[in-house]
Amino acid sequence: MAELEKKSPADVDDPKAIETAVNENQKKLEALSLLAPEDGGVGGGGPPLLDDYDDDSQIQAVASSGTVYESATTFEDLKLTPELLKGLHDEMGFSRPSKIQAVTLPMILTPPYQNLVAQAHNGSGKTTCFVLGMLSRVDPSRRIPQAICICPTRELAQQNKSVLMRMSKFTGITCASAISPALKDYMPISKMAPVTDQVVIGTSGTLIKWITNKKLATRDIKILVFDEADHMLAEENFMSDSKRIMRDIQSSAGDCQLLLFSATFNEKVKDFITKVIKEGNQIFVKKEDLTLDKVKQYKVRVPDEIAKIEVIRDKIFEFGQKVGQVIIFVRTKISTMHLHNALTKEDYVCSSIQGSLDHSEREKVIQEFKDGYTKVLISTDLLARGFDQSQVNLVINYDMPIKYNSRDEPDYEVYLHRIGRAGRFGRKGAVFNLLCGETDDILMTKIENYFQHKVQEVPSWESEENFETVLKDAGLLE
DNA sequence: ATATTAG
Repeated sequence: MAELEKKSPADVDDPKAIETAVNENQKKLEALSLLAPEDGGVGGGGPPLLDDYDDDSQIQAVASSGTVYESATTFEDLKLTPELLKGLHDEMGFSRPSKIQAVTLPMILTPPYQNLVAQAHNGSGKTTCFVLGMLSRVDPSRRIPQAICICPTRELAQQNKSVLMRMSKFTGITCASAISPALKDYMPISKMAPVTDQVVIGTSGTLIKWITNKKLATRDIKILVFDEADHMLAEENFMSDSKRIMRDIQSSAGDCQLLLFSATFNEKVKDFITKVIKEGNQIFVKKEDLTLDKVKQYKVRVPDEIAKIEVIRDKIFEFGQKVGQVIIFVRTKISTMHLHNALTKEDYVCSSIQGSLDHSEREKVIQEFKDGYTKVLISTDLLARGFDQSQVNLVINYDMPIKYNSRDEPDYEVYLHRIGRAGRFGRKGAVFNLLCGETDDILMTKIENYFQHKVQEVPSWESEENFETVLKDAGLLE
């Protein structure tokens, strides 16, 4: 017991763990205690829980308003409706809040409803935070949109909607997904009925289309959520869409609560966002503490591009499928197809997805993968963020992620999001970075330095034994 | 490069 008590306070007291991203103009700042809920060391028993995952210890929060929030030990502490509690326990199977949920839910749900910018590790339960936020703030008896969530991809919007629908099972709240329909379902906007669902989750383009065509009334919006917020507010096209939606809501509904969630907020984005979102609470994680301990990263040096395909074929298909599902990330749409063709030509079964695939085809590929029919999925960065499939234990970086207009500058955020597709909710996972040539070595080294995390090398790309050994080390093989 | 619209 004494050991348990010592551990967490040390993390919070460590001055190096305390971030300095606090605006000077914020008057009263109160660092919050982020200690894990005291579970008395009972150990609980029962199925593995969301909050068995304990890597959030380095989270640091700042309350800007002088409000003191008490971290929630149980979902019951949050004064959620009985219907929502039933959804959490019976439908979702959650028993206690994870750390990010324990910290942010009081901030989201306590009046006066403050804005929140929150960063937390991949797979730590951010979706539940903002879904509960939306569900708690809408009035189920009023059939008009009251909450909007903006996502970067159709897939993420649909995934978030399905989480929300499960959680809201006993509440009577309904949800619309604002994504462009598959071609076969196309209908002119003029024929569309106005939205009466309380919650709308979608991609920016379609949300704007619905708003400008008066199909989505914004005058009663109380809460606006940005999933993958750093991406939605930093990347140029997304940013203008996001600002536009914020303006529309502001002009018709006035101030509404803003929730910004992501696993990554680089310094530039953090600066920008804390300027735009002046008031509210903030939670950030140091980049050095952001990689998941349970997801082991490896680098594999290969002599040429052909060798990458051989590694996929002989090692990944050999071992990868044994350990669960696999996602292979490539840089371009065209190489998605090339790799897919190269593998299918030799009778290996896999599927692939990228943005120019027909919408209904995309849905089919995702459904088959989520149902477990396909084990290996090749993807562009379409799936880099947010995609949640607990069976994915292995991620392959066939191409390293690089910044736009650059050859040797890695995209650190994309890297972190990609590897976060493995190791959902504290599960074990492994990542293989396939490196070919000097540039890839430079990229890998920069990534190691940025996250202050040494990536172990697989000695020989040709050795089955080597792959077997590291997968055992990662805890994926017996 | 990748993603989101446009009909």
